[in-house]
Amino acid sequence: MSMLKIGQLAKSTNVAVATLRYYEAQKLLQRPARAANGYRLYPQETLTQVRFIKRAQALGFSLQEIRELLFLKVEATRHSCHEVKQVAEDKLSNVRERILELQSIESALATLANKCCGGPEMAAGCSILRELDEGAIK
Amino acid sequence: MSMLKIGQLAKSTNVAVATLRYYEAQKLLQRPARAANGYRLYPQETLTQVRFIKRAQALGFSLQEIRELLFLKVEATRHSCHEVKQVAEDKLSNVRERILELQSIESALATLANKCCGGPEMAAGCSILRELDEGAIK
DNA sequence: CTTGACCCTAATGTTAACTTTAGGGTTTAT
DNA sequence: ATAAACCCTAAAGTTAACATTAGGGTCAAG
Repeated sequence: MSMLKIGQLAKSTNVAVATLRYYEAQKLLQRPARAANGYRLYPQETLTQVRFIKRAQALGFSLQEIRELLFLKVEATRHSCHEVKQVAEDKLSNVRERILELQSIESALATLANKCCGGPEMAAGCSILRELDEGAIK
Repeated sequence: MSMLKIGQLAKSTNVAVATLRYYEAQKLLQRPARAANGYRLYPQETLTQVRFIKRAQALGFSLQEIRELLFLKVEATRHSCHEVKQVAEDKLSNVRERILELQSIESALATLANKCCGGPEMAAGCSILRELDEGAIK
């Protein structure tokens, strides 16, 4: 129950088996232990890692960037606290910018959906670009 | 001064000329007017459109999704307010989810950068994965 | 003891989003 | 009037992030 075969990992993370092997080749997942027959054996921990990758990806991080986030762990043992803190803070301000951008899109969409009466008539006045233009975004 | 040639549009949006033509082929930009010599002539408005595309893309929206957002404008003239409102609200809840995810990554990173003393010693205790594992993200 | 569901590697194929190339006109500055 | 800097189309090439295929072992159930 402790170790997972690749198919189990795939099923519980909803990621294809081939994708997991691909992540391994791309160094996003460490090479797992192998059973006597050559099968990959993953610890439970890997579940979290894979889910993290998928979520980060849905947020627009490339595998490259995700690798950098994950390397904060590995590198932590080899680099100074100062360096790690620097990387973390870079990513942090990056994330904060994204949040602000998303929030301005959010408010534009909200205004739009709000203005929109929702009735059966033609909706000539509804435009997300107009909402974004009119001050919602700088 | 009113109409832009493709090179000017490219320069002021920091997008390659070929990319602008690609967006046109992909229906992300309407086909612009042409000068007598066949050159594309863009109205100022296009600046906003291109910048919107680029920002949305940086947030992890695919060109497909961006097209849908932009079509809220075009479609508005052809569809009922009800339909437009529906699309807007779908996108809205999508955007709100993304914001929540980003915020949990934000707080994980902030905690990490905070705990990290920032000093010159080895940072074995700093692990973004640990933070992410420990409930910062569901 | 075989059939179906797994697992393996290595290689090739696919899709999105571009970029580059080829081949050719146009405009602008000298 | 010619070189440098633009513009055009059509087509082929590139990269990231997978998915699929080929060819082959492994294991649990009946």
